[in-house]
Amino acid sequence: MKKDPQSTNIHFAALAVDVVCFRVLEGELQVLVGKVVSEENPFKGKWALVGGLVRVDETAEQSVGRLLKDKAGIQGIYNEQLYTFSKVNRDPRGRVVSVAYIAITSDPFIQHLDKAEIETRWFNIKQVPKLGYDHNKLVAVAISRLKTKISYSNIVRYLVNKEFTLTELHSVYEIVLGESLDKRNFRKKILSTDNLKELNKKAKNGVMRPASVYSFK
Amino acid sequence: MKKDPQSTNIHFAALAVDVVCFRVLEGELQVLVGKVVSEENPFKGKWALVGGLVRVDETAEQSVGRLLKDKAGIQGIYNEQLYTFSKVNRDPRGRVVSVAYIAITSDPFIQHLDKAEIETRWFNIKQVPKLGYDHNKLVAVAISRLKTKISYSNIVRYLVNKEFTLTELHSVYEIVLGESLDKRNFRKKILSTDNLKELNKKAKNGVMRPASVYSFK
DNA sequence: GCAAAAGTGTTCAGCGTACACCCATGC
DNA sequence: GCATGGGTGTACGCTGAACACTTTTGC
Repeated sequence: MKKDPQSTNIHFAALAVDVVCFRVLEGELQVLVGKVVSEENPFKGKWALVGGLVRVDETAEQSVGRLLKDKAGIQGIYNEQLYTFSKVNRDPRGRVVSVAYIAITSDPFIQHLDKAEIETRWFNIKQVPKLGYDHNKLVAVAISRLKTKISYSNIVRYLVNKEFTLTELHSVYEIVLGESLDKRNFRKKILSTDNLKELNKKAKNGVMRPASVYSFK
Repeated sequence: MKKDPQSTNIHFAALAVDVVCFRVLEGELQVLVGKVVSEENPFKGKWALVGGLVRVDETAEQSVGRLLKDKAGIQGIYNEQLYTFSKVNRDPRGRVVSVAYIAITSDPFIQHLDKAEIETRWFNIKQVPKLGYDHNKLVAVAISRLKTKISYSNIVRYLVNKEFTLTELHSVYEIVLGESLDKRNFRKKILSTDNLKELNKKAKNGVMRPASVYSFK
């Protein structure tokens, strides 16, 4: 895992990334955490965000991709920069500044690789345990950003599968925002944005009227 | 100026801050740049944003304060984090990731200290020369953020003096946004926010009706 | 026919936008 | 009295919010 930053840079701060990875599943907004395994890490055995030091030959974005893949076995998902946290004692092993990223996956199963370096787990955001470092703070900032951003951007596209019904999309908004939205107003608004394409399909879910299936353009 | 990051950390990225400092003066939105003086710097003699490496004992915010004070002789002004730039070759001397900050000053004169380490200059944002590193990009992102943020936040308070007339405030909005705003609608909206306090003063500016003076609450 | 979710319109209030004239002052 | 910027109100269209019933299907 993380090398001791102190040993590599005694005068200036070292740089890490930490990833707040979200998904919506089973009616919950969930966040990904991994078990800290490094022997010399005071948080060993505890949960923390997936993260690590940024290498000299990669951008922070590339670092996020590498760490999600190698540590958690998750590949090719959306991410964006959240905020850079630079409190002096946020890492007890030395001076590490962390660039936090939000990542989103809508279909973790097909993207999961066979091997992952660490044990990972998804927590309902309402039941996130105490995490190592300042990671509970990072999660809180990420949730706040996600809530804000779902309202004015098209970021919801990364939270749903490629094809979905309006009811599913409606539900994702409600889960992320934590409040219920009027069905008619929701449908009117989301259709007026012109981001959706209605497919020539119907979703049949047992004993009920089949719903139209949409995708993002 | 900046120490060679390569010499202090060979495996991982080093961390700097760069400050995009704005002011509005004489009908222009201006940005602060400083002359690069370090002998070993390939941009020596060129203009670049005020910045430097983050020390092991300071946060990025504190680093911004220190660099503005020591290098540019500017003290105690508003700043907020903008974005972290991590392209691999953005600094020709080694691997440096930069946390960019926006800073704003409304009254640089009283805040200017006597001594500054480097020669600084304010440029109209429409006439910024080619800067060192990726700093033109940073300036562009900062301007974009400032334009967005003036519309929904109260950040304009840092761009005006403590006391101002509505016409002055109106003018700052127009200068930052680069477009004219209807006078009556502007006044109606800004007064409806309830952020302003009307002072018992009138601003007399020669041959014209004196204007009411306001401050932010 | 009934259970269960899909789908659909109208009304109202608040907000942003467009637009033109009188006011207070110094000279 | 005139030049200069200070200061004010109304009408209209758009958007967000509240609100309830009919439709389609499988059993």
